[in-house]
Amino acid sequence: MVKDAGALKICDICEAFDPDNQIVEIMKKDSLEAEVVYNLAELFKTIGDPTRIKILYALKERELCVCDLSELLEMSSSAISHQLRVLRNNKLVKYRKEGRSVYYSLDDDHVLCLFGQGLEHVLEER
Amino acid sequence: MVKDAGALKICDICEAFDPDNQIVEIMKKDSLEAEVVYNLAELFKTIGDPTRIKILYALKERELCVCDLSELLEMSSSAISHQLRVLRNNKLVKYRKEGRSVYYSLDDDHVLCLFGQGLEHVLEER
DNA sequence: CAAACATTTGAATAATTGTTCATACATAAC
DNA sequence: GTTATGTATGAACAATTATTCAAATGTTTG
Repeated sequence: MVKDAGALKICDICEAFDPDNQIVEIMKKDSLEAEVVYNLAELFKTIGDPTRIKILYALKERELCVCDLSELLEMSSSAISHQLRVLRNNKLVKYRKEGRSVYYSLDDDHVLCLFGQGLEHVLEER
Repeated sequence: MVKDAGALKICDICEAFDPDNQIVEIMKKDSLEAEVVYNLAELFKTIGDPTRIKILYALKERELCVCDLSELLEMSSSAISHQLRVLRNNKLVKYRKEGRSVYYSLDDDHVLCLFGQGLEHVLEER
């Protein structure tokens, strides 16, 4: 039943960010390890929430403390803190304590790349 | 309270896929439109499920019908069909009817790019 | 026509999740 | 020390979601 077809084509991003072709090799495989699937799902699930998207987007240029985000998104600092924990657990943000404030910032630039790709897709559906 | 910091840096992918700088312009903005945030969240939420990741990954090279996927993932065709509907609604897969079978394939290559980026992030946390 | 097959759909259930509220903790100011 | 402030946490609730089951649709074959 299973049909065969053209070869895998991975977009430029992987080559740009993946000098030793690690990602490309994984993508070539017929199936993914269960753990990789699980971790990928966790990552995308984490980004797949409006509040967390707003938080990540707000952090794209400057670090912000919980109460900054609380004011910016007009939500309780408890709600923000809960969401920051999810982002922390998935290594999407890092934090720095200063006095009684805790400043959060993006852990790396992957998120912005993912946003860019996501926007590509979202804007295409019109 | 809000601190200022360095300028926005968008990764190569946007430039590669975004000749008219549409994405770059959006990313430069301080905040995203509510609708864009919502759509982005829906997209990532859709990809953020193990079953759907496996489906998308299985479709990366060849189109497959529901029962192919059912056998491959060892799940009921009903469960697969439900998940394919979610993927269809979010324009991640397209389908083609042939006889009594329905063949699904990836709608575009954005998903593979997102996977590549996601893998980057997932593999970095070790 | 009937029977077999592939897929879809709707209802039901269990599981997960986001927010709120109350409370706890840590740090700074008095 | 006490009080105020910023943040984190746990329990509770409502809302969403993935899968199962049963039934329905549509297509092919006899």
